Amino acid sequence: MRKFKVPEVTVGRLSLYLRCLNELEEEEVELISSAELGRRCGVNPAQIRKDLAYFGEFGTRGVGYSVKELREDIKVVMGLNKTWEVALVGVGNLGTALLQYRGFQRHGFKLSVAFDNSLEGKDVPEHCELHHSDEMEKIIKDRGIKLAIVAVHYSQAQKVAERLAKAGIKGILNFAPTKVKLPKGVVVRNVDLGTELEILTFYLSLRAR
Amino acid sequence: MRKFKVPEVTVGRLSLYLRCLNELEEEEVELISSAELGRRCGVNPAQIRKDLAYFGEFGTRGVGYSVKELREDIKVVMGLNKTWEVALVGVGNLGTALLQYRGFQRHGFKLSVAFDNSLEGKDVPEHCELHHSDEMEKIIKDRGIKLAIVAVHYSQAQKVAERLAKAGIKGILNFAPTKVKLPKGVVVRNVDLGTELEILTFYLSLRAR
DNA sequence: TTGTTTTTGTGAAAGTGACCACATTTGGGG
DNA sequence: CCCCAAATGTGGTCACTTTCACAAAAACAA
Repeated sequence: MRKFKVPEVTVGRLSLYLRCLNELEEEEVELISSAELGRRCGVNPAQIRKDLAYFGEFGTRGVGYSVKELREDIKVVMGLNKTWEVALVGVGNLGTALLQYRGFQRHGFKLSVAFDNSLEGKDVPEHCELHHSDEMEKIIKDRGIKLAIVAVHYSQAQKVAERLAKAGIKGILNFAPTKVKLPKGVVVRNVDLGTELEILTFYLSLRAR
Repeated sequence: MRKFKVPEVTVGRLSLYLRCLNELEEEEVELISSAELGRRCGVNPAQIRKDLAYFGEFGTRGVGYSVKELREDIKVVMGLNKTWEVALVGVGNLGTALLQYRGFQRHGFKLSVAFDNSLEGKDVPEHCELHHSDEMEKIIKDRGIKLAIVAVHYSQAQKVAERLAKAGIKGILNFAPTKVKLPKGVVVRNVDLGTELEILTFYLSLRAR
């Protein structure tokens, strides 16, 4: 394995470029320069070229990038040339919403199974199975699921994450307001909606001084 | 107004410290050192002291920080010593979930009004009013609401954001998968759930090489 | 009072990411 | 075939963050 060291911000931007390229393909644009792409998604053109340079040379000097090809290339780089099965743990308010959320499908993710401690009164969409948390390890192992979304109460998040890791999950998206920590080998991303709002109020009250 | 220039990452960490301090207060811990706080929330102690130094001197050398006082101080710095009213635009799947989500209240936010183009079949909690988008500008202005969450389709997000800005909104949390851009004077944070998952798959497939 | 321990606050160093500027390559037109 | 315009890929630099390391301050004990 070649030892890549790609900044996380770069990876995030790749996702941004990809979305932009999808739109361009819908508009039947065939070629795009870093300048134009940068204008579209609000990123410095040099930045775009540097980001892409981590993974190879995708453009043609004097011409630009083929929308179709660059789109495919980024998909491969990001591992999006396949469908990923995702397990959801915690079917509360937020969990239920995430199950309904169409955005994931659009990106090629399949939220195919959900777990909770109580199955009473849970409403899950058709395409998704609901199971008791006790079966979590078994089902995840059997199906070889590698991605999980954690939407449980923060007091349980760390424990749930550890169980998931033991069951073979390699990537966790954590919505519980606790920074979940796991041994490397599992990638964790923490999304904290409270913090997001707090960052806003910080800048608002800063301005009010 | 003093010209503060505080890195965004610092602001995010303040929110993290605050959560940790809340827990400490529940545990009735009265004093905490940057070393211990750092251990708890996974941040380098020097980093914590630097972050706090942007806003003043809150500790006592040789002793540490008073949990109670530091908690209050950070709250003031972040503008969290009051309740913020928040408007939600877009009562679809995600929007509905956010309305139900208790996390915001816990942080001192009040999602008191929601807007959508159609009011049919929308289910909002008791504490929240539902109005047609046509009334958005008027209601936001009348009540002096400064914060908004955008959870509309990405094709409408930019336009909605501009309307909000014109109505007096100063901070926007955007969940639509488009980078919303506004003239400065309005702070925008983009939360993209699709991108979050894609960052995970990137590292997973990187590792699989 | 003085010495010792503890822990903060901060200047300096190291590390990381963003951007500029240009050499290089490509495509096209005369 | 040669020259020009266009746009990439990249070395170098600037700016910003993180971390280190230590002096300054506080508390306490002798």
